[in-house]
Amino acid sequence: MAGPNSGKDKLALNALELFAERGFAGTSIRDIAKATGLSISNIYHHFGNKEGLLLAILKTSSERLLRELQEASNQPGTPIERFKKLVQTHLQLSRGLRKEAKIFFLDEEHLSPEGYRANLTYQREILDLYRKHLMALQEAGEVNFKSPTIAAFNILGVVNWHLRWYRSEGQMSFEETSREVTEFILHGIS
Amino acid sequence: MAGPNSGKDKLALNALELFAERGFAGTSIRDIAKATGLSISNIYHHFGNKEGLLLAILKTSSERLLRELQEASNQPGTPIERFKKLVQTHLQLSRGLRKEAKIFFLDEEHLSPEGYRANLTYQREILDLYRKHLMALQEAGEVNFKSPTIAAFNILGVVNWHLRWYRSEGQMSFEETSREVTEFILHGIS
DNA sequence: TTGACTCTAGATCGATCGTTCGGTTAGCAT
DNA sequence: ATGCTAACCGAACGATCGATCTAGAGTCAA
Repeated sequence: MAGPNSGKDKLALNALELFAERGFAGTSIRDIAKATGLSISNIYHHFGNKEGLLLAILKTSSERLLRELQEASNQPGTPIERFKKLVQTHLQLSRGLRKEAKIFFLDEEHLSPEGYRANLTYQREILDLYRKHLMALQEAGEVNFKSPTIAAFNILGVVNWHLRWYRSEGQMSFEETSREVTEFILHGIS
Repeated sequence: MAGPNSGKDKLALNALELFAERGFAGTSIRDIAKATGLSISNIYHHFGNKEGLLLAILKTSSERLLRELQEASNQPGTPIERFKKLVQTHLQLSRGLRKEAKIFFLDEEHLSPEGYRANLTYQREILDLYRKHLMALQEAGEVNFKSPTIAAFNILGVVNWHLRWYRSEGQMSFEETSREVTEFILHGIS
């Protein structure tokens, strides 16, 4: 676990926490500075402005998510095994990266056009990863859907919704929930 | 189509538009008043405060959504037909009520505890409607899942995600998209 | 020792925020 | 006529917003 060793890292970490908790517009740079124990000047020194801070977090988080999903789903196996691994890894990661995943979908409307486009690109990359696997499944003839794009959206809906409703404090264990969600998806495309 | 005939209705209508567009924290009282052509004071006169305005919109929209879903899914037919009707109506309504549906999931964190609870209750009622139909399907033995609750969450994920990505300006027709989404769900639970 | 650069702090800017206040209409019952 | 009430307005409140400016402290190369 590489903890934050610079003021910049600490700012990004606390900002992530607060953005996920209160939203972008609902979090002030003073909140972030106070939570970090630094002055607001640091945010402007390190990130330019408030949106730069969000975009930096967005970039780090989404690149990490994409990388881990790619690694997990590129291991050897049949197309269906690889796809299953992709979904399960996505569910697993979403559990650990609740905060990060949350800001992907939060606050899109408060961004500048460039920031919005960047955010869209990250989400598009995840979508494309799913589409790639779905088309491999389609070629293998093991599935039954017309549009890989729609199927990918449907799957992302299920996976991303999972992190909205699943609470680890609740009665349902993560493993059982994850299995049921995965089966829903696998049945959905076949 | 009953248009707004009072200042109160006009305020709620414009507020809905802006909240859906910019988020709750991103929309100011002055924005709403200016868009309506009325003064700020009216908002406090009619709704108490900013949150009261949001809660009023939330109440109206979610009660209408629930009512229409109940009516659509309570028509005669086999359990599977009724369920299919529920999903399709939900997709159809989400298309027309994009703005309304959006504020359900936006901004939960900016609400007071009471407001948050009210919002949760509305979403829970939709979930329960799905659970009811899913349990009926389970009794009929036509489906294959363990937890109706998880299945209901999965379905809501697919449906609600649909209104995030579907754009009527795009190439895919709504009917074709809707059919594919519905089939994904039907396969998912069987 | 000097100069350049990075990181940090504090004060402060104008703008905007949600909210409150006092006052003005218009309609309607008594 | 008179009083009550809902519906409206404009001005103003204190607080907070994102952002800027000046400046001090630390490091390292020349």
